[in-house]
Amino acid sequence: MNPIPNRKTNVDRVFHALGDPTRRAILERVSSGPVSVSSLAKPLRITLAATVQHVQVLEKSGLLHSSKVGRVRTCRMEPKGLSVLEQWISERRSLWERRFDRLGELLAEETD
Amino acid sequence: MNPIPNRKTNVDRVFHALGDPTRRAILERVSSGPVSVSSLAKPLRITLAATVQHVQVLEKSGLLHSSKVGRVRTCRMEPKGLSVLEQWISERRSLWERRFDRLGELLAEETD
DNA sequence: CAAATAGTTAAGTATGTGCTTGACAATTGC
DNA sequence: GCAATTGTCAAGCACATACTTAACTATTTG
Repeated sequence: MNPIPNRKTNVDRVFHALGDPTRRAILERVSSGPVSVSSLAKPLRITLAATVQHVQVLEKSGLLHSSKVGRVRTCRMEPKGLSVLEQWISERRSLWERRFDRLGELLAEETD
Repeated sequence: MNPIPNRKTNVDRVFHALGDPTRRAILERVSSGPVSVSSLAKPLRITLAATVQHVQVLEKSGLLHSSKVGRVRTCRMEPKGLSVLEQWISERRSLWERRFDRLGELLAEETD
């Protein structure tokens, strides 16, 4: 009874990245313009090293892009990751809504 | 330099729940009709106990609802969790799209 | 050049996650 | 009643995650 082997998909990475409130805070910052890593770190109550780690997670998920000029790494939004998310939802929404509409009906069927 | 205290929000729970492929598979199953826990467990290569744990995570996130009749626990979709997700996205999409549209422009500004 | 700034890397720690096993409880079918 | 089915609960294990500190490498700036 071993689990399915755990090769991570884009969807996994995006959901995981967004599951952390600190990373969502970073995205909020980045969404209103390019920011350096140390500038990101300041309002968060964590070290620069920890901030770098969050940036790496966001970058691997495709939600953020960064590039280094001189000693400064500048982070920008990368909407590719968000579109992965939106696609995942849109692929399911119609089906889910249909079930939702029929939910009362189904409950009635099941509970007799 | 301590992190922000980790009281979990609904958004945290929803993203975390969806970050696991097994749980997404469970949701797919449930989205096409009510299913018992043991019936959910069968195609997944994990024990019944592990399946129960995933169901609990999904339930706490608001993505799934379950109720027990006799010895059988039946799981149904609960669109509340998905709406949390859609709301989170819609609150950000317009801003993010605006930034995306201006991205080329911004890059030009920043790199001179 | 020296000192401050910005980031990187590695190692270590505490806690969380995903899973298992095994013992148990409740329901249903023969 | 007895056995099979369905689920629950509590430990425990391996590994992942979110941090820290400390040592190090650029790069600016005075």
